[in-house]
Amino acid sequence: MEYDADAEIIRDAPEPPFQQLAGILRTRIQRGDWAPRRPILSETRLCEDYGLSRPTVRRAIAALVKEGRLFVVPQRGTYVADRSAPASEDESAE
Amino acid sequence: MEYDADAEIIRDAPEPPFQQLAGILRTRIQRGDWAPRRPILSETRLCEDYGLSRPTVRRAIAALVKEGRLFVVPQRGTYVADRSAPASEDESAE
Amino acid sequence: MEYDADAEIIRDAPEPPFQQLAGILRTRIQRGDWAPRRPILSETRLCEDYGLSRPTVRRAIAALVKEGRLFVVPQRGTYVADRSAPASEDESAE
Amino acid sequence: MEYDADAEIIRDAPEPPFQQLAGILRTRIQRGDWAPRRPILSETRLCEDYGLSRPTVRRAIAALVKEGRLFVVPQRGTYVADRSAPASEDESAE
DNA sequence: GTGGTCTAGACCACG
DNA sequence: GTGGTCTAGACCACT
Repeated sequence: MEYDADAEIIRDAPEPPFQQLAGILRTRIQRGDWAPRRPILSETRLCEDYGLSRPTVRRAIAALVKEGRLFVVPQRGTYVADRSAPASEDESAE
Repeated sequence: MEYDADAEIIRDAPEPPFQQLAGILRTRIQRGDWAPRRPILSETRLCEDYGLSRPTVRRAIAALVKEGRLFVVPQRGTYVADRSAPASEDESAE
Repeated sequence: MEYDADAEIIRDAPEPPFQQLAGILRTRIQRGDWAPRRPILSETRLCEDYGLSRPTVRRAIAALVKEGRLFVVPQRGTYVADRSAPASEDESAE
Repeated sequence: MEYDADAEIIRDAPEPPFQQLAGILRTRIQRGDWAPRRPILSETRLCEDYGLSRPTVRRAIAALVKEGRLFVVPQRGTYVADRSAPASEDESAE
């Protein structure tokens, strides 16, 4: 499923919030909101912007890390991977 | 990770500035910018050239000293070690 | 040098603030302000109570950890060691 | 020989400048310009205030350290000793 | 001029 | 909320 880069989180949608956020971020990365090897928004900032809790935000990030689109540097930040659109994987399935 | 000898410091990068500087200096030493037992640039000069603060520059130097590529003579300067390319080690560890 | 458990930090003193704080905490631990295996004040709290910055507080804690009087549990807190008064050591050395 | 606390350095006096400065500082310490365990002026500042070179200033300080009136903390500063007027010693002779 | 030391503050991931 | 990390700048003695 695709997501609009400027979509908002819909609480009672069929997809859980963390999946919606992952979809939004995936689109924003592909759109080029952040260049490879550059930091995306901090977890705190994502919480504020999308009205989500920390665990939810972390779950979305974890999904994108698993897909190879992001990588986390401990105590420093979350960055866009060099090859931001790796081989297609189970993006919607989980 | 390798660094170009003429690279500039990128604030936003996943690697912190002190690590980038260490990488640049490591490359410049191997390239032969300074002969063994000859002083490299002063800490003050490195601050100016790379737009960094003293502590950041000192941290980079400390890493190269630990690797055996440089040695510091208190109140006199920082020098290239005789054997400037010792066995590879964990260059990212602090 | 000994420190009063209720002493304040003196900026101008020959001993740097981080050393003064280490001395104060050392005295408070020996006095029994906190029981073994119980947390001392958080770093943030110590900053407020003594008017110091985080790095200064952390440096004092690091000294006491090195002495075996405290131990740090990452992301959880700083605790008094079981045997809170180990053999005397070089308390001024860093 | 005693010196006025507000005296200036006289180049062609019988006493060399470093001795004159030592005398002035001795008087200022006894007068209480700086409390015990508090820093006096930095070497750089003394150079400026009295129009002397660094070696000259350092020689004056060394004399007062030898007398037990001052003590130097490496890389930190020069401080007034706790007992600022110890047993009389060879103050003018050298 | 050099390197040495210390304090400061902001940002982060993490539980 | 916690501790972890990093950069910044001022001041010092010293050669």
